[in-house]
Amino acid sequence: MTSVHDNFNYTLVHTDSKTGARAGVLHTPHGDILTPIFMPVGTNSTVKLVTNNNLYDTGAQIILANSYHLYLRAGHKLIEKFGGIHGWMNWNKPVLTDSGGFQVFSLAHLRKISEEGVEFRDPKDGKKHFISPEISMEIQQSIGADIIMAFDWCAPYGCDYKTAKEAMERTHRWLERCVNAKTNTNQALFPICQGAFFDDLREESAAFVSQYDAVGFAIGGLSVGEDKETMNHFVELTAPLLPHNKPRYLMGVGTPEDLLDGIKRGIDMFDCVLPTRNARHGSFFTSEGKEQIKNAKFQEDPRPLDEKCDCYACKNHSRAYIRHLYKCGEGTGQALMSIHNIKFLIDFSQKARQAILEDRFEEFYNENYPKQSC
RNA sequence: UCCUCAGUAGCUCAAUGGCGGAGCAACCGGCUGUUAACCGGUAGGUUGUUGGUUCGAGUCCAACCUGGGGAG
Repeated sequence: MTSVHDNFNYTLVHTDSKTGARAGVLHTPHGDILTPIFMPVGTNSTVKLVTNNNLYDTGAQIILANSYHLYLRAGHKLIEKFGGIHGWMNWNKPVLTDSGGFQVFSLAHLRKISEEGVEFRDPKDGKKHFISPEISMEIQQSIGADIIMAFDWCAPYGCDYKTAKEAMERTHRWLERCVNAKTNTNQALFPICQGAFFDDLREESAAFVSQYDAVGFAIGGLSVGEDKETMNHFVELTAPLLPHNKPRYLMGVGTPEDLLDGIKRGIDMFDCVLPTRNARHGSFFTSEGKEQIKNAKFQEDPRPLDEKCDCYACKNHSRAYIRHLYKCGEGTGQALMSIHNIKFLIDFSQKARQAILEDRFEEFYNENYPKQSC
């Protein structure tokens, strides 16, 4: 049987009997993704400070890039000439590009929104650029990621009902335009559920996007400043309303704690800048919770970042040495910690997957949550 | 030996004779579809020493101590 998604397929392998946790496999043109999965972020077609060989070693199964930033530099047409994102950065596993929708939120002071699309100013030179759903699709198709995202309007945290409804409804109209503009069948377009922090809008949005015959679905607009309890509420409300036989992607999340909470509620895919950004800023994940490498207590610590980790940094270097690199401003320290934090989160997602397959996710959650939430 | 310049937080330096500050370093925290190797907080002082002038001295005066430069 053929469909518009010849090159994609999702198999839901097992659902945990006590929670909503799911283990699955997402097949893409560049390989399989074992879900739940954490996806490292490489906005400018590189995961900051991490070379591809190191990235492969972390077990990364799919990485993100950002179509808005790549449109500004180096330009999607140039990337297309190099064989798309895979040829451009010489990465042979799956890639997902964000549409630029998040920049509607993160660059709020530099853009103007209309029904037609969004006018952005380049943060670096102030030059104006117009992105519409159609243009976002054109950019993302040139870049050529396996998974591309709908161009959405991510409303700010704390916005009123009227704004939230307007952003959601426009996001829905823009989704229709993205679907109509998309021509490449070798890419999967994920719709994005919005609705801010209003139950009825979230329900309406989940129902709306679920009408589409998509490979997978995303939940956007969360983790934008709300507390954990609020985020969990909206994940719990929304995830079950999305097609159960399709992967669910919680955008921009998160911490080890967030992964546990998301997986428990039926999320299959996560991405976050946190492991790499925090690594550059000196904090690292351990199986006992997060730590700050610059703290004086690590000055003479001979142990690896995490004694249960087998990443390149942990196999080769001590906390004392890596701390020294930070104190000296040596970027190698940041590179080592980026590798560690990425591998930690990917391993964490895959350990959760194993627990789901063995139908013991609840135990996995209860064992790890206290350590990762303080 | 003489002349000269300087001495303020760990470091580099601010502060009309009128509440001694900043940057860096130290210590700690934050970061969630990357405008971020960033942002924030805390601590840190007998202003070289001893006298003097003054209502009031980091600041003016004297001596001494330490260091830089110069002369012999």
